[in-house]
Amino acid sequence: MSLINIDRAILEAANLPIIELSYDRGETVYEQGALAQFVYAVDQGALYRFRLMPGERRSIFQFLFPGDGFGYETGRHHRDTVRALTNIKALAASRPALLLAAKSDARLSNLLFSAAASAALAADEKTDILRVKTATEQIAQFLLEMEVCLSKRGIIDLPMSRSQIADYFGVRIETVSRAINAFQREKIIQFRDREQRRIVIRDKRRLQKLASDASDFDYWSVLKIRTTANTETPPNRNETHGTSIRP
Amino acid sequence: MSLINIDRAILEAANLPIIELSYDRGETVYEQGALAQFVYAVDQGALYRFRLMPGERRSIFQFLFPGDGFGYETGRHHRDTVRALTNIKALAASRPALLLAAKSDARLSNLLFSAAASAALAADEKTDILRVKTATEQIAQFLLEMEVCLSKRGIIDLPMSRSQIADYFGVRIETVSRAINAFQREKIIQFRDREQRRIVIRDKRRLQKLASDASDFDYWSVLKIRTTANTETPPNRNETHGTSIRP
DNA sequence: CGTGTAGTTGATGCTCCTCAATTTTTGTGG
DNA sequence: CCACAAAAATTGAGGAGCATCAACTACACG
Repeated sequence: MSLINIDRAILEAANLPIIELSYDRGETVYEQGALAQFVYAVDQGALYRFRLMPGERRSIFQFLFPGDGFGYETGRHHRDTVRALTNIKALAASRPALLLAAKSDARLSNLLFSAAASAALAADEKTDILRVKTATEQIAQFLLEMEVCLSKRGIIDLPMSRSQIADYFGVRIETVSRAINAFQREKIIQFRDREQRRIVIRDKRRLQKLASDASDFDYWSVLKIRTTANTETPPNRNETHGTSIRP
Repeated sequence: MSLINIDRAILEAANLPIIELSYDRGETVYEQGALAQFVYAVDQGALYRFRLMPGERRSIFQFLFPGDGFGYETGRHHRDTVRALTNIKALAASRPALLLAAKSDARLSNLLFSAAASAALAADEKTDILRVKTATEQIAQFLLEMEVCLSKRGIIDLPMSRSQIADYFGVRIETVSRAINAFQREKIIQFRDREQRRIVIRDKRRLQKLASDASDFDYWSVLKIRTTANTETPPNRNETHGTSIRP
């Protein structure tokens, strides 16, 4: 799900000239501050949408895959940058022309309303994930979503770096690395061809469990033994302490 | 800003029967799972929108103030509960009737699109706050926002409990309490009439600074001394590629 | 005058960040 | 193709921020 998912169907319903675009890996589709002249839909490949913050920080709002729309703004300027993770193809239509068409076309503006409403609810859901999930839970869920988006014959070829995943969740790159490698040590996932971005999910059930609640998973350490010195009954949130172990 | 801000102007533009409603403090406007029959706009008072999660957990998505809209769903059922924090007045209109009117009225459906698009962008912004801000930064910003929403002659009368603020940010109630009392000890805010929910901001400049970056603020302890051994230049994170446009 | 709710405060430990070092992968020019 | 440098990823040690548990105060309400 995407921020205001203006997809191919909407662009065609608008009956506007559609431009087909290609970008190479690393190229920028638009930059924050630029005039918002077009709305886009991903046709092939993957992109990411981000913003640079004061202090060298980068916040990645979204990874974009085929079918996702992007670039719509309520104001006149883009407030984030979109850049290609792979070679991509995209469709574009003029934003002013789209809005003009919507003014007199109730069916089109209803499609736009519907897309925007879905986007608002999806973004609302995402706040809940960021609110309470631990880093490991988030990364487990991320891998499951990536499998849906881009798995081919069971193999996930991540187009993004660890650093980009980190900036997507607002955690550090080391945290992402440790979580993914802990999954691998636990044989929940596996790397293919010795490539760190080529992943196979081996135990989906367990990964799903981790995505919803990682409290019984020994995240970080392979060695550390948890002091099980405790406590009668934790009122909320059951915690099975003490299952560690791994060579 | 609110999740799909269907406000008085939109309801009037739809030219539908509008119901005026009153609820007392603690009453529920609608409950999660109920049929989504109406859309609402706050007229007076304050409410909160939340969801109960497995394991006794409560996630508060939003506090609602006059002008905010709520209750719109893309599906047929409400996915969260809305409850009054104070005695409130609200407006309501039939959801099916609104959608029916929008089907043939391009002006109305454009208003709806515009409201939903704003909501989507606002929710997107909020993810960034949850992504990287510390608890103290978030609470500082919260107090500043509450001042805008409901300050009268400089006095903020918070309608929500510490526990509700905690569930809004996904932190513990003790963390909220410690942050607010640290602000008070530092004479950044002040309680009035010995009431813990009646607050005056005494040093807005400092609070704004804390909201954007609390790294030079001594959160928890009044005693602890921080080792300010600082760092030259944080290593790189550049991916210079493509073109840059600038207005 | 107990009982319940809201809020505060302190001690302790887990999760994740920070800094630092190392290894692995990728890209470039001879 | 290999040599080399740059970037990406991993790993470890130590510390900051917040959760958790527990005890306590203040106030409202029967």
